[in-house]
Amino acid sequence: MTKKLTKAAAAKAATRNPEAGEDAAPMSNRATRAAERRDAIVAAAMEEFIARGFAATRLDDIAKRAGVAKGTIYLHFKDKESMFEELVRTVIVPVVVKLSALPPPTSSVRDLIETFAGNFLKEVIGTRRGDLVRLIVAEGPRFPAVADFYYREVVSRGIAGMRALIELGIARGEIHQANLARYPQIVIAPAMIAVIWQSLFARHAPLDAQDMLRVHLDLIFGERRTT
Amino acid sequence: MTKKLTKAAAAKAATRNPEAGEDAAPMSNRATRAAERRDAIVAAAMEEFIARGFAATRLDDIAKRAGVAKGTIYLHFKDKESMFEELVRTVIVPVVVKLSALPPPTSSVRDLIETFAGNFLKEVIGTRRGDLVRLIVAEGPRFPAVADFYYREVVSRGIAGMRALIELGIARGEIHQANLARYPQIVIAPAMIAVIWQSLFARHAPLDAQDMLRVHLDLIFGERRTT
DNA sequence: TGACTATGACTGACTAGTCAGTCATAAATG
DNA sequence: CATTTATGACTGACTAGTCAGTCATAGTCA
Repeated sequence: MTKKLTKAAAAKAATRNPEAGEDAAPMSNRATRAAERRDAIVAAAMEEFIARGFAATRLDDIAKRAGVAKGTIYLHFKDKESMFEELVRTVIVPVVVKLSALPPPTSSVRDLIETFAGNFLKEVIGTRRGDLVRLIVAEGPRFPAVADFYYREVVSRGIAGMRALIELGIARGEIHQANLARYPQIVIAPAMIAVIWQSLFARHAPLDAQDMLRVHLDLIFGERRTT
Repeated sequence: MTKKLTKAAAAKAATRNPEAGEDAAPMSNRATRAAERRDAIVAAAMEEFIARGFAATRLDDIAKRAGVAKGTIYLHFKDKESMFEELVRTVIVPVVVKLSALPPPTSSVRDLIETFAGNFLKEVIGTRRGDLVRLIVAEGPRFPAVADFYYREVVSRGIAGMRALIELGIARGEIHQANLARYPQIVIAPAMIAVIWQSLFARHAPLDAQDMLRVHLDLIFGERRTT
């Protein structure tokens, strides 16, 4: 029983790091193909979970979409629930890494935040990742493990990072409202709303997220005079 | 087949309007009890759906919680799906009505919005209604009927109303950023984030929604000097 | 008013179908 | 050939929806 879980974890580890000993050696064919299959399953599972939610998603459908037999899924994941949890980790982590890479802090705080917003726009809003965020909001209460992970890895870091930027902005005189540092959520809120809007209401009323975020930054920093 | 649906609708109508002819006449015991049962089912269903999501909710559990046999549910609702849809309507409509009642427009735009935010805080944020909003975000994509209804009755009205207020604020010189009227979402966003935050992260990091909304209004209107 | 009948709200055991997870077998690999 | 990996038919638990039967209440009549 526990053996299988261990094996799944090992397979996952192999995906990113083919055995500590051989270091940079190329992965064996087997490991490569196993990793490819795992990725296919993760991709298929993401599509299905996003489209139907956790409970209504059938493993048969995931298997079919991934071009794999159902049993194969159980070679990589303990069960449906932990597949969902690992899926979230697998997809979220690279995004966080990407978005955490801030540009040189030589520019103005506004430019820093604007760059971040641009990346967020490109990497999340209106993409499958955005749908995944909506899915986390949807399933979070039923998956404390997911909600905890998301809070720890994404939300708390995002809030902390944004707070640091706001404080820098205040110190430099770019931001005039000191209280803003107490609620970084206010700065992030429109971006989150854009994510949800695209998932739910885009077909009723399309939203120009980029333009909206610019207006929001104008509100925080004051309107741009010259570039 | 269609008869049953009609009957359910009739029972529902009877809840609020006991037969057009007799006007103010008291409802018969039967109709009263039927209405009470329907309400009990709606309340039970809301709890269960919020806790488990649509797909994972068992009608047996709803019945048990409502103190009713499973068959009774089908006297009031066509099936699980339309029960969910009617539930959303039943719960949302009164809230919209309540929140639509604006105070006399003699006060400043800031006061108008602040009053609205206060009501929203009391009626939605941190309540079962707030959880329901999260549920709509969660299930919306799988229930176009629900998403459409919510967009039509809540979102589009809210956006339009807020836009009117913003334009008034601009005209009166209370709001300086004219572009804000193009994205009323920006004004509403923190309130929505507060709703979601309470559902998902309150136990990780409690959020003083009221204070946050005040800070946000300070950002839009400039900080308060005197009252 | 009291007795008798008609109504339809309510019940819950039951059916038919679904789907997560298993495992005996087969294929691939080295 | 031995071992690892993959398959998909199968099982058993679970649940949406049904329906024949019950019974409290409304209606009728003497």
